[in-house]
Amino acid sequence: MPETGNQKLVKKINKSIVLRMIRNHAPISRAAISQKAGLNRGTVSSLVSELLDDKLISESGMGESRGGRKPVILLFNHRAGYSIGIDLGVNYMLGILTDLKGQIVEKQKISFHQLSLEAIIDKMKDMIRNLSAAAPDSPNGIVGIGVGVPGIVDHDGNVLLAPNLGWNNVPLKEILEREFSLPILIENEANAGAYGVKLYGTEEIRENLIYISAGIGVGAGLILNDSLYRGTKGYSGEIGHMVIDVDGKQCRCGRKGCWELYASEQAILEEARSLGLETSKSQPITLEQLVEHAENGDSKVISLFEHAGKYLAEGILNLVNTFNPEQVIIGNRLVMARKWLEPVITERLQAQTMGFNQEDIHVTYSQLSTHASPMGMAAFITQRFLENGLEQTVTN
Amino acid sequence: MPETGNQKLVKKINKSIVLRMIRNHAPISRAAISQKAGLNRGTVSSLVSELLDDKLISESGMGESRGGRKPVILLFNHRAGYSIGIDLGVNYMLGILTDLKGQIVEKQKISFHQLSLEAIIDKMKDMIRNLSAAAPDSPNGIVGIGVGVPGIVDHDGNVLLAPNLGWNNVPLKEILEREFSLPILIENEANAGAYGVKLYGTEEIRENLIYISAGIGVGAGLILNDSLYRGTKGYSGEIGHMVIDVDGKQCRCGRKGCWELYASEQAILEEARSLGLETSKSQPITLEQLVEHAENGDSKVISLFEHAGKYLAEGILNLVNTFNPEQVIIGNRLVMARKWLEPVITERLQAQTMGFNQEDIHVTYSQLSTHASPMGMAAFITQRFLENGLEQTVTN
DNA sequence: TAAACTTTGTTCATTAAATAGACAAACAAA
DNA sequence: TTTGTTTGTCTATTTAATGAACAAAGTTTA
Repeated sequence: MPETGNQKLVKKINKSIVLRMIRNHAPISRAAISQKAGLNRGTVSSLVSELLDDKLISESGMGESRGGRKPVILLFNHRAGYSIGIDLGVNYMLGILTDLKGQIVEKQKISFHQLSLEAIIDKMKDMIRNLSAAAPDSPNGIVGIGVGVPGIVDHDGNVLLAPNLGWNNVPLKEILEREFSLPILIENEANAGAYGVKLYGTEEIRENLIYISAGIGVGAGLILNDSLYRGTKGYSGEIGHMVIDVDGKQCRCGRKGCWELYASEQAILEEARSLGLETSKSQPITLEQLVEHAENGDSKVISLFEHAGKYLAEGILNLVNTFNPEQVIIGNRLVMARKWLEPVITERLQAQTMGFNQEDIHVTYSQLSTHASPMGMAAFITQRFLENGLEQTVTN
Repeated sequence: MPETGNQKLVKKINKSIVLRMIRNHAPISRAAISQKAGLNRGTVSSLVSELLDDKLISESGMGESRGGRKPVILLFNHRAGYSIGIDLGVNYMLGILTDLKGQIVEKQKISFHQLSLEAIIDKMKDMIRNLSAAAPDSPNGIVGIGVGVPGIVDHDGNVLLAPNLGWNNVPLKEILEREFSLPILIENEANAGAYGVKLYGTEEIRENLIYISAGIGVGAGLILNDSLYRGTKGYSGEIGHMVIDVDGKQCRCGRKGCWELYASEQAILEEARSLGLETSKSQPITLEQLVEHAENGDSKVISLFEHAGKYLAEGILNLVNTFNPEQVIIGNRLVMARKWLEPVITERLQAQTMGFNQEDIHVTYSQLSTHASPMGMAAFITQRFLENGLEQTVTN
């Protein structure tokens, strides 16, 4: 059954417009909102007064006048509640607490190796409790928890598959809901990252963007027509298994020449291993160490990065031809090696000389670096809270 | 400025719901609409009476009763207007006239070779005039014209690039608007096809589908979240230039190993040529002739098709991993060779054994075959007419 | 300094459209 | 014939936006 039109819907739409106006353009007066949004002054007045009751906004003295009564300044009350975003990696967990504006208030990170499902869940619960405790007093408290996961998540918050974690059908949302009686949101980590850079990236906001999460594997988050595209069952963005070399290396997915066999952290580390690059204690080498070697001018390592960059570029070009996005953002751990990846990528992008697309494509590297994913999750939660809040206000 | 909520919007939404209900579920009564849509009986009554005034629907006697007053049957008046859809190919032009239900009333096709821009436009105008003349009398007459073009179309109906036609920056919409004072819509041919199969394909409707237009080149139309994705500048779906073999053949786009070098009509014809397959008059061979040869058991030709099928499948798998759609539909001219393509494609799709996706993917071959594109264009026009019509009704 | 004009924000009567409920008409089953 | 059901219309009510009036609080001009 489709949502029918009625007065409630009208009010929800308008209240949402007013709130968005204040969020994006504060400090702003009632009169200015009325003008910008095309809403009647009376309508704005009454909606603003409701938002004040909800504690979502606040008044803040008088503004400047240009020949008339001074306007009352309205501000978004970004401390009306706090949101928790967690990025679960393969061997780390990063959690942040943000206010409603997305500003980070508290941050925690832990590392681990090969932990069991139960152990990871326990650590996650601990982290959530710690972050909750760090939240200042506020009218709404913690408004929800969002978790980004390196795997396939369905629409009900079940982690169907996270190969690098060894997870299979984990009802993560349910588990957390049982522990914390708060709204919970589980998303694929690349989707979370895409949302994060869309909202908080320094670049101007664009309608269509691709966030490439180049970490252990390669994933992509797609913002299309201004909203996150999740695919039918959440499988979208399994782009690491796009074939770019039909007769290439065998992948465990059954095909040959998958992208992530050439352009991921794992691919680089394996190459490094086959070159005999190890730490003194014959432990597997890490990306951090490789970056250090490259900094010291190790040409073997540098060409390793350049090789990966070339393949990264090929995949990006494929995506650009498919989506014609305004922006491509490369994020996650490989950004560490940006210095050596970027020249190769830029060069390959020029290779497609057919004229279309390339001139308007902005390829950037995430400023948020490893924070894109948790910030995106926190933003999801915030967004949902603000939207739902608008419906519930009781009119007197 | 965002669209604000007000009574007009509410009415537009509800009227659109009622009309859609009648379009999709006719014959249907007012009472049934009220129930299904969750709208009040009075609301439905009044909106239905407006739609009757608009001539968009009609009453048609009494239905069966199950122990009460007999319901009045409502029907969609699919002859309230007619829509023109044109598919401009590289060496043919196909035009159809449909009623508002999408049923084909008149059809015209012409072939040509290497015509100038002006000559093509003239032929198009002729075709439009002929189709218009063939439309029966109706309250609204011709409600608009839609043209599908094998190239890149921007949001203003300019054909930016159509390499196979030799077109460059042709303001097609403007040209047609000047000639016919009717709503005009120009779209990429694959986008049009995607819309066509979404609406009129025999399969049940799905939210996310990919329409692969395998013709001279390879294009794709993407229906995501139930609506057509056009990309930032209309460049989307230039998927023929997705690289599937990084060290493969050189493409004129500047990259190597592009998909359409292996899986298009052009690719097949070129292979055929290099095998020495020509017609008696040493003219270039056509796809139709190749299909005939294959029918006669020519193993060389059959393996040609199978080779193309293999590469078609690789590209499709890439798209499936990227989009996780519910359905993939293969359309346009290569469907002629379905008999030899299908087994190879089906087999390759099994190859990805990682478990995700494959079980729920429905790969089908367009029933509309070469009609998908013009039918999609006509449907676009119809859709737009029906949506806009709802706003304009004057209330008494 | 007073008068004139501007801008802001609130209030109130009006209007549009959905809704609940009443009601008559039309029908089937008991 | 009676009873109960379904349909479609009509009316009073409710919700929320709108236009206009207005007071308050400014700035600019004479």
